[in-house]
Amino acid sequence: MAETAAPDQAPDETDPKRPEAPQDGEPLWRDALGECLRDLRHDRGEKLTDTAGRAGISPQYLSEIERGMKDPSSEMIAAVAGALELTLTDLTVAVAERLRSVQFTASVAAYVHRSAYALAA
Amino acid sequence: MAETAAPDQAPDETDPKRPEAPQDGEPLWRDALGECLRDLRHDRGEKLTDTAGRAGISPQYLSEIERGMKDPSSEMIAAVAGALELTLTDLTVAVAERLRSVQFTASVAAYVHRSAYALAA
DNA sequence: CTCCCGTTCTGCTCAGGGCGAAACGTCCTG
DNA sequence: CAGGACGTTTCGCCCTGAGCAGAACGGGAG
Repeated sequence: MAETAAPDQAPDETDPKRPEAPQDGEPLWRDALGECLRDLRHDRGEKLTDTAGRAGISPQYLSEIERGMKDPSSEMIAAVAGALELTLTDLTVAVAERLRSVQFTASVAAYVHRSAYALAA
Repeated sequence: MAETAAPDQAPDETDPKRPEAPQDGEPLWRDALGECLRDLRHDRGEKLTDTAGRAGISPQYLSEIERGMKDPSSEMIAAVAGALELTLTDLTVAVAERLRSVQFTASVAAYVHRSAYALAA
């Protein structure tokens, strides 16, 4: 994937070395996906190496996916989902729900932050 | 994206020339995403070239994304979502909902098909 | 200490992302 | 009818980054 034509509307979260913390606004797809996959794996009490093995990918690569450092192909997404005994639908729904709750949490945090600022002023 | 390590669990929908029709089971992420993006764009009554222009990508590429022929990078996904005045959350939710309804439709179709088979027998 | 796990680093190959040019299909107008 | 405009798809290409293997590192537990 070439980043030659970096779109202007893209958030400034293009540094793959940075943690996937949602900054002002939205994370990138790979961040959201990766976090969700890691949570789902943890929910199953599974080791990264086991899941990677079942998905047919390298542990290093699964680690990178989970940390939002790579944009996996659709086939890879399907493989990892399959290794977690999920369908793409399950996975997408889980990502969507996480994004929703993160959004809500961010809204609350922003509100609290504004209140604190008002009190300080 | 190398497909050197083609995972065994991947569906056989690796031929990018094929339409994104969900076959037995789940579509790939890029198919689901593309369909959803095209629907969202149509819902807004927008032309492909306008959306592509606002997203800062070529019209040809947006066409390919919509037809599930490419796995766009996270930044591209964000750019197209932005051009449609959506957040990643909005988009992921929309994809998830579409996947759910397709799954439901597929289940109904399978049930009807089984009933028809029982009647024929 | 060893063992296990997860992560990072390094270096590598080559597939495909993303593009520009060209082609195609559809619709409208003279 | 031909020609033009518009939207979309196809084709060919460059070069970036996906995905890998091997090695090393850091942390925790026994």
